[in-house]
Amino acid sequence: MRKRNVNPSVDTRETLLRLAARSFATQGYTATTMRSIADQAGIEAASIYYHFSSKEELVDIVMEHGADSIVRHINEHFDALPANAGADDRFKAALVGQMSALIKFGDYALAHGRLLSQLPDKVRERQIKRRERHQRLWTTVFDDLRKEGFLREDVDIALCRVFVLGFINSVQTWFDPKKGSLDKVADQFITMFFEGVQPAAKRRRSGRRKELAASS
Amino acid sequence: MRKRNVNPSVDTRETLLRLAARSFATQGYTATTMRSIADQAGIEAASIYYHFSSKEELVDIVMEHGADSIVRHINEHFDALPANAGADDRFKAALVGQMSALIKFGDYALAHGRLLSQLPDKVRERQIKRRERHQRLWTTVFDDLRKEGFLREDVDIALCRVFVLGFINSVQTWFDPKKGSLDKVADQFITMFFEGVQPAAKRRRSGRRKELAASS
DNA sequence: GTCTATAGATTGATAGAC
DNA sequence: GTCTATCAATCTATAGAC
Repeated sequence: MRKRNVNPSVDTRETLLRLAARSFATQGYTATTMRSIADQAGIEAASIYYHFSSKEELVDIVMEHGADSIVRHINEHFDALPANAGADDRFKAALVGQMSALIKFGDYALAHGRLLSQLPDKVRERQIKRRERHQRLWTTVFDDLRKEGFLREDVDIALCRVFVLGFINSVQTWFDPKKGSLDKVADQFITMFFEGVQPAAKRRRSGRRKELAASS
Repeated sequence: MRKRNVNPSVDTRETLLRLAARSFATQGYTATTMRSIADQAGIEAASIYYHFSSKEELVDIVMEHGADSIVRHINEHFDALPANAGADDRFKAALVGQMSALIKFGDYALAHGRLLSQLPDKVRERQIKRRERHQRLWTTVFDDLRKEGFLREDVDIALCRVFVLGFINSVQTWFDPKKGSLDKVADQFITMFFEGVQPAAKRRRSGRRKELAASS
């Protein structure tokens, strides 16, 4: 006979975190008040301080969850790969891993992506350190793609990176789980990314009206 | 002899708008206080109310500037095209137009991109209407690309769109005008987008280890 | 664990002098 | 056009009852 809810405060704590994450992500740090979080949880604002010592601690934990969930998801997808996986397989694993973290832990991940500049100094410094794991992870993925010959020599790897990550992070703003799977989106993206969107018939259009490229 | 500074309040007004845009973009709507804006402008908070009737009006004007600068920049780049320009030329014009607006009017454009969910209801509704012009503009660009045969049949146009716009909007977070020109970035992106990043030697790798694609 | 009550600071905004 | 002075509302956080 398993004990259930011996310590119900754990549930309240998680409810508070979830509500806080949503409000932080959509309203911002300052606009999110302890009162509004408490209201949604059905308790008084003062009661929050039994679970968290301050608003700063609350947002710090939310940010930590966001950062962790992304890195953890990516690593889980890495671990599921066979030993002979190529750089392209690890690329897709990282892609799907990060996208599914953004969808599953939407509010935490959104907070992680949007809130940095609004945070109190101490929390922001901690959060910047947490991001470094994530940065290194993607650096390795792209370096391996190049090493194993999946990237043309003339492709700028830094541009490539912002290109891919810009896309991934936009997923939160448009993806609807009811209308499709992340895996299909990832496959379509990978095809576009590696092969381009141009029909074979139009390839290498050469420099028609080159002077246009110089105007700006 | 041209009159100069007959009405110096115009300068103060623009200074306030510029400072407000920066603070709104980085700190968020609620975290930006009338006092902090006034401090940076070297006046008292109460003096702002001579130029703007409320904080809501202030943020509304900032958002309007952001939306307008983007649409205006894109249209200027369209107007510079010759009559025989193709859909690919208009694509690049829109690309460079929006990117240069994001860089030139950074704080206004950032506010426009980040602040929507934090705004008071009335301001948010107005801002959503303003965005429609921008949406229609890009819809036309992508429809024309397809009509004129620049997109493969199997390419999902909606995905294509978030792909491109996700990239463009990420420009603000990494582009450094000292290290390169937007036009070069646009050219590299366009090459990657149409032709893909894969070397010709690796094209059509077929379905090696297809079961990986089904895992999630 | 959650409550009531309240302290202490800060906010958007107004009134009226200059 | 900008100032000083101030108000009412709202914020985070604490103290202590239950």
